[in-house]
Amino acid sequence: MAEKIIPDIVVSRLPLYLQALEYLQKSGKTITSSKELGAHSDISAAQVRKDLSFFGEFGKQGSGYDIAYLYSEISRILNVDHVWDVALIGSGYLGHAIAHYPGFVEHGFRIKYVFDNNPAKIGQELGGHIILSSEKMVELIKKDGIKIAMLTVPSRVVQEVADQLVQAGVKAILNYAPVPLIVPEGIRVETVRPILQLEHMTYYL
Amino acid sequence: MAEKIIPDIVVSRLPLYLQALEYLQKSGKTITSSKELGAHSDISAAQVRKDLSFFGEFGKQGSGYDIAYLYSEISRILNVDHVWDVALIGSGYLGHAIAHYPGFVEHGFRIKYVFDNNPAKIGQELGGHIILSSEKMVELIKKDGIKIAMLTVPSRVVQEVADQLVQAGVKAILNYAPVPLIVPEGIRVETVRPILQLEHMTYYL
DNA sequence: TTCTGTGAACCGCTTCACAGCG
DNA sequence: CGCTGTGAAGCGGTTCACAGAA
Repeated sequence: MAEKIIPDIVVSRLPLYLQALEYLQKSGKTITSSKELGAHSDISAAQVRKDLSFFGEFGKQGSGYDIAYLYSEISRILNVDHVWDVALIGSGYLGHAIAHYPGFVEHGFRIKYVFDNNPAKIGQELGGHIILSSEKMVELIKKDGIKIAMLTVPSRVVQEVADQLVQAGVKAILNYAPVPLIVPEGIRVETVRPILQLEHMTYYL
Repeated sequence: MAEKIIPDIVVSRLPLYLQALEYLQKSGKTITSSKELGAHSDISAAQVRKDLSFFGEFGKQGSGYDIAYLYSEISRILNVDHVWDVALIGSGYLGHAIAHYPGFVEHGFRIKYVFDNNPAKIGQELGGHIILSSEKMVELIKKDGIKIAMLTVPSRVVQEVADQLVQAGVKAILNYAPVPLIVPEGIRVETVRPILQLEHMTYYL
């Protein structure tokens, strides 16, 4: 438990390794190398080894890394070796897409509740869930100790909803609205920004 | 046109400035500073000034930056000072969300075609578009010279579709499937990875 | 005075290169 | 011999600090 401080940039690459390992495992491999792992995540072999060495010695000199073992180790490091309950707020088109996408639950993120503030939607079914009123949001999230929320509400109400989520005890917010959120110290926010990704690419066109 | 090579990391911050400027403009401001701009994009003031100085001298010493002017300059640099036609491939839940989201067209990305390979979907209407057969994809993209595509097809066919897009002349792909794409030199790919963003946050929980 | 633009200093990440182990 | 783990070197991005213009 003697956790040295790991550079955030290193942490941000671990999910990439996880994804590459998943792919390698599906292709029937059981052993890989830093070179191969790097090739599948667009990272240099030296970088892969250096990153992993922050957390321990997972490889075997001469042979490489056991894929299943390394996968389980990185999962443990990232805290994704168990299922997280997640609250989805906003049941528009994007909320629908998220609720029906199997990838989240396959990676350990299970939607527990879906909330919306539109009375016309409350009570409707969405991906196996009954859409609940936002008024019950804080109470239910508190009751279940939910720590992660996905936000697909309109930009103008995102901050307000985020404030409520923080109050309810949520510690990590995946924000799909194109606005920066202001949250207290200790709360993590990641924003999904496809438009920024497009604008990044158009520079080179 | 004497383009010095700009670090990609600098380019990747320009969309953030654009977003911050948009916000500042909406709040009624006409002038800003590197400090304020940085505060709204979570970047240091020195970094903002350094980044902008790669492209020219947009500010006025003593007063700051004219928001409308800087916005137009960055738009020009990023090639988003005009509308791009975009092809959307895949009309599942995510395709629906994208087709109905107004943010893309507001930022200059107009969906021109929607393609799907599911016969049951072809001919149906989606966000003002008739869903077309994938068989017509290459032909139509070539005809219109479309350079940007958004991909919301299942992982197992992404690479195949991407290959066709490249063949059709597409130069930038926004990929929503959680798999790395292999494309020729000169083709840009950005992948939207919400699961990786979640896994990044769980590390700190 | 304020705030930009920028060389220089600094810092941290990446790469190198090799000892060491299987 | 192959490949990891890692100190050291190298490099590039960030921050500093200040000259200069409004």
